[in-house]
Amino acid sequence: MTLEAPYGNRKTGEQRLTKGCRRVLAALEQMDNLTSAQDIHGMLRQSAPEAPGLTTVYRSLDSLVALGLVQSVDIGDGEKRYELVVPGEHHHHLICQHCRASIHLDECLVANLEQSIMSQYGFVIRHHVLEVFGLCANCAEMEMTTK
Amino acid sequence: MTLEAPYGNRKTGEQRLTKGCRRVLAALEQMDNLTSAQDIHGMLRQSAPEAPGLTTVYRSLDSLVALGLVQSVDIGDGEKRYELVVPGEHHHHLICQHCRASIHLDECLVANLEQSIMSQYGFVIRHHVLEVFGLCANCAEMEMTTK
DNA sequence: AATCCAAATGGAAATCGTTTTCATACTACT
DNA sequence: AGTAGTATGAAAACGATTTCCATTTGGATT
Repeated sequence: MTLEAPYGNRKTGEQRLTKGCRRVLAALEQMDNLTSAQDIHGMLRQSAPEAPGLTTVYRSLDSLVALGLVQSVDIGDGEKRYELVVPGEHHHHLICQHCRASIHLDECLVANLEQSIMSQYGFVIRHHVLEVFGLCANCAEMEMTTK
Repeated sequence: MTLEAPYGNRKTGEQRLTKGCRRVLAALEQMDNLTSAQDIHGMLRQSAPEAPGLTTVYRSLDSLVALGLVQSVDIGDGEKRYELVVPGEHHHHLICQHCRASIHLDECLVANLEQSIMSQYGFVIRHHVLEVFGLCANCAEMEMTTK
């Protein structure tokens, strides 16, 4: 008669998301762009003072990445960014250095090459990083006309 | 009759490498693998107590990267690595997560796609990051036989 | 409902690569 | 030699992330 256990059931091994994870996930659903842990924390705290602490945000992000619901993106400034992904998948970006917009690439360039890398080098790929930096169409045009 | 100015000549605009840059460059020539700033510093100091300080190593690396003689590589652990490159060129790696070896890829996968990315998204590429992580042939085999 | 255990949480302190600051040493040109 | 602009070094500052540790919470057991 009791509501089922929100963190999961130990007997069945059912494992649900912790409160922290759910809050972080909810925050990421609001964002349409790459977001840092500190941004997520700030955003959550702003809308609710009892929101998870920064430590919990970091821990939750780790869990969500491990679960394949979120991917972390390294844009080279020493601050990791996060975003939702289709569970278990990943994608890469074109990142505009002017307006910070990130465009998803719908195809992974490396996937095509896994086979040839494997056979050419005997290298077993576990994961890879690919990000492209430059100017998006808008900003590139602005740059042109401003000059 | 005097030797020409070792830092360069202001009139001609000739610009040579500073002592720090030369030392760092020499260190990089010794390495056959990706190296961190702190490693370079430690190595230089070990062989000569009057070697450049850490700050100078960082500054020299920045200069060398700007000059296109060195590239910095982000392997995702928060510590940048550096290596010599064919001046003005770049390359990517297969990085073994077990023995830390890095295998140079002789071809840049992104170069082929610049055109199509440009025309499909209007995105102007300035640079990109691509690193592949996994196990090199040796380590992959070891992993197999150990199990 | 009372209790116990494991997991989750929060805040403060610690880490650690890198950058800044600022005073000093060097170099090139006059 | 004199001066201005660089280069350099050590120490302090920075900032994202992790670690510590004490507390709370949730789930199972009685």
